[in-house]
Amino acid sequence: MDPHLLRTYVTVARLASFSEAARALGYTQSAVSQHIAALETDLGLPLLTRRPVAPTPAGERLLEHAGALLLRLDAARADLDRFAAAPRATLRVAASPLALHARTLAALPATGVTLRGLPPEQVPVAVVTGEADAGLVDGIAAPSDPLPPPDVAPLAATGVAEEPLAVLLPAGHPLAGRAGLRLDDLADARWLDAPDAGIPLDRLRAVHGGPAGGGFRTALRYEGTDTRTLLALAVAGHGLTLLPSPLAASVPGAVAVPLVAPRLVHRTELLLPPGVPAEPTGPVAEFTRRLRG
Amino acid sequence: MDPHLLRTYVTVARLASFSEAARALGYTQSAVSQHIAALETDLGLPLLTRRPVAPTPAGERLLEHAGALLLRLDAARADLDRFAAAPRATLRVAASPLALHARTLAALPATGVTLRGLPPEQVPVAVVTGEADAGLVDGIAAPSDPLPPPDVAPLAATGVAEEPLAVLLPAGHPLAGRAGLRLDDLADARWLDAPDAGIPLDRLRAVHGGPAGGGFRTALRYEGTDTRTLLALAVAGHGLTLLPSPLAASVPGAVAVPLVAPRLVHRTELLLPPGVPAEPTGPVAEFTRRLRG
DNA sequence: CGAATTTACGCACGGCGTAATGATC
DNA sequence: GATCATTACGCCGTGCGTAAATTCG
Repeated sequence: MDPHLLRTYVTVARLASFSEAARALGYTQSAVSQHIAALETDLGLPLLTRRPVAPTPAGERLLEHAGALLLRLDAARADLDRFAAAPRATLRVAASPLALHARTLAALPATGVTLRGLPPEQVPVAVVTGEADAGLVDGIAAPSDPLPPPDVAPLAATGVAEEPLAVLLPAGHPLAGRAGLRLDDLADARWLDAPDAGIPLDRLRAVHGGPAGGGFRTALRYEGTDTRTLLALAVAGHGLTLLPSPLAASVPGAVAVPLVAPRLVHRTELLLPPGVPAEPTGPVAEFTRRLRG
Repeated sequence: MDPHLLRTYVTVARLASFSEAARALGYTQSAVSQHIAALETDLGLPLLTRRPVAPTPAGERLLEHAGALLLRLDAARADLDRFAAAPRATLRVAASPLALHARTLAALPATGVTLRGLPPEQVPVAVVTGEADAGLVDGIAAPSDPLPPPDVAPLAATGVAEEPLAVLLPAGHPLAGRAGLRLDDLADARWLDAPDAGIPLDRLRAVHGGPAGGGFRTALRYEGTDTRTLLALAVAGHGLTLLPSPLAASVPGAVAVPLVAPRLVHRTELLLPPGVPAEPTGPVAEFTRRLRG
């Protein structure tokens, strides 16, 4: 279970080919073959079928473990590297689309910022691997409740903003006249699922906690990270979506109806690598101070 | 960052000696020295001071990462091993002291059981590393809320019992006459902290959520796992402790006063390795069926 | 001076590449 | 028959142990 072998294994599984993986990793086919053989011998199980190359059930399991392991390994290295590294002059922020709004944008220093837009689930990864100095993620939760922490390596999360939620309806929608909506009333409706741009339906089902996570069927799934597209899809009637009220209210051609029950908010959190709690100066410190202050 | 090196590193740190670690691992002192040197060179940081041997700040950090990494590595191996292993005839259960009560004991098969008593925090580890086939942990939570999942590798948790909570007071205690107590009223009292036998005070502070986790000062800390000792300490007036009501009510020489606010229960959960969801037969299946059914 | 870590050095094994073999569509 | 994975085999480098040197209490 050498990490090198695991890395080779996940690459082979991802590319579904020994030769491709060899090229990607800078090995020969032979070496890759030996890696896989070593793993299979060690574990006493076949991990991949050949022709076509695909993970066996046991291989699927190993994939989950290997992914988490390699990520944690990178995280550890990044964390230790921070100890030695000189404080950097530039601030690299990873942020999910809806985590960027007036409050957070205002806190960005005027200069020397690299802002990388990522799907929400990738933001913690970027912070933990040291690709970003800070992260901004959004999600839904009960008021003043934290978002569910990602199960990647430890991260310090601080809430920096909470806004009410609203359902975005195309003008003329039967429910568009309502003063407020309850989530229960919408469980049977058709929804947009935009896990990378908006709020994943899974999260909705989780907080709804209804009958074994049922309901909230997907009308259309959008896999990009462009919020404007998401809004346009909602306006065009491709499905419902939940948004922070201020944003929802600003969409022309649509009506934003407040969500009144259950009591949920759109929450934005600042993610920082743990430890080194208060480096006194530098762009990271300035950014966090302006967000928290 | 080879796992072998990490394993050597944590051993050296734990034993505070290169030579001891070498003996423990079956290496020579020389090899251990080379391992540590390799790690320090790789990371570009000193990890240990010599004479005395103790982790530097960076080394402390690496210890946290390394522990989690090595645990996940063992977990992955154990998980994959389960795929190949024949279903076992004997059931090995790891349980925290307060997780063992009428309900859970009744579910144990009449024969072929190995029951290992462990501190609550060790139970998930035992399950995840395959040292136990199932785990029983206890803790406090809001009614029908799950316990906070341990951040070790994935585990399937099912609630199997919830009981009301009571404060155990020595007979003659000023509050012993009360019909019910509120946690707020007790935040300034002196408590027993028995994280391995009872409910850790940290958890109490966490669910209380009061002013930055203050209050609940420790009068006496008991580090064993013997519940009888914990009860005796409470009876002898060494501090307050929170217990499941049925247990608290059965203690001679003490009074059990129900906890009325906040609404909390003592919850017991069954922990199982994930995946292989429903193996149809065998002692594990029987045990889980009797617990859930 | 003694205990314990570091460095020097040699050898053995592991792991990669080249090249030949084998399997599968 | 072509493509792709496996096996055979030789070489290089890593990593261990033995043993000498060094450091620190």
